[in-house]
Amino acid sequence: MMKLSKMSDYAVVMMTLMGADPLANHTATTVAEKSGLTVPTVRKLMKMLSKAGLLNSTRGVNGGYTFAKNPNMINVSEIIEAVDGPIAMTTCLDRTQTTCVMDSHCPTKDRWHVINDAVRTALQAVTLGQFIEPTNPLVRVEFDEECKDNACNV
Amino acid sequence: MMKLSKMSDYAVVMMTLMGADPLANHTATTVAEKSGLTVPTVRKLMKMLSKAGLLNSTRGVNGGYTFAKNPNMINVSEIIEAVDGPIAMTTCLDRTQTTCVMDSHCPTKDRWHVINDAVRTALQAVTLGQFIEPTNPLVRVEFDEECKDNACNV
DNA sequence: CTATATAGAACAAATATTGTCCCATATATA
DNA sequence: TATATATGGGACAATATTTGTTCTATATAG
Repeated sequence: MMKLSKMSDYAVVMMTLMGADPLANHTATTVAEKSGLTVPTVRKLMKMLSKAGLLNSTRGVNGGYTFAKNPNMINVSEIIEAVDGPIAMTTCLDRTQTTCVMDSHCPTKDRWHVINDAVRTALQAVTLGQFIEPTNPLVRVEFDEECKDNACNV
Repeated sequence: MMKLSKMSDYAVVMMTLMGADPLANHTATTVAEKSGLTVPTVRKLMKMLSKAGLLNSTRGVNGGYTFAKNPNMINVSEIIEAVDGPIAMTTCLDRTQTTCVMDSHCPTKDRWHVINDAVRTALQAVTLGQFIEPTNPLVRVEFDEECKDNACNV
């Protein structure tokens, strides 16, 4: 059904919940509680989001995750790609794959990238901030205000 | 990876190959030969495309499939939906599904339809004709010329 | 030194997709 | 009318993918 994976769906939900308090330090445990997802699953996703550079992580006691950038500067495409890898509508656009039944005499090969780009653009156009705002319209203001005098790499 | 299903990918390939001869009668067997896909798979897909109203079918000897409309009037979204069902990025947008872990307290529910629409729009913007044209620039002309005096419901 | 928290990798279970097969129905032709 | 050919519909096993969990390693505050 051309569906987003559950994992990236979860990731967007998690990020949205975290975004309600965009400056806080979030642990896998607290996010699991807020979201209703299990701790192991949240842990797995947090790692991915951190690895992708969307979250900063701190290990050890009092460790956890903070936003690496302003939620308004994070788009949905970034979250999805962090979890599911590059958006590739067809196997031939996925560089990690090599095999294709049709291979060279495939008549559609060249046209897919147009669609692929269109989908990616659509996903890039929506920011995490837009997901958060209905819940908390002050997110952006909060984040930017606080960060003026701090080390946030907005 | 937010990927198209193989089936709908195959369907686009098949339709593209058929589009090289847009007025001809195509059987599952001939399309299987041209595409390199197996006959049972092609049969299954042809049925779906026919049921969706993209192809007209004729049973019995000399039966087969013809385009139900001008390939330029068929968009990629139609082909995908014929095979995979409605484009629903998340489970909560899929009306055939009911269960969702988060259900009512899901913070992202309302925003997804924006993205969903954007993706659908992107897929609607590309026509089958655009897939065919690099192979055969005359498709549109051929189809329309022939249909002027015929029963084609263009 | 201990408790807490993330990093990374490997794995079993659950789910979804694929590909195939069967039988029913329609139709042109001998 | 009998036969060969073609699609229609549904069921199914095999396969692939995704999901969710668990384990061990590493980092750090107190």
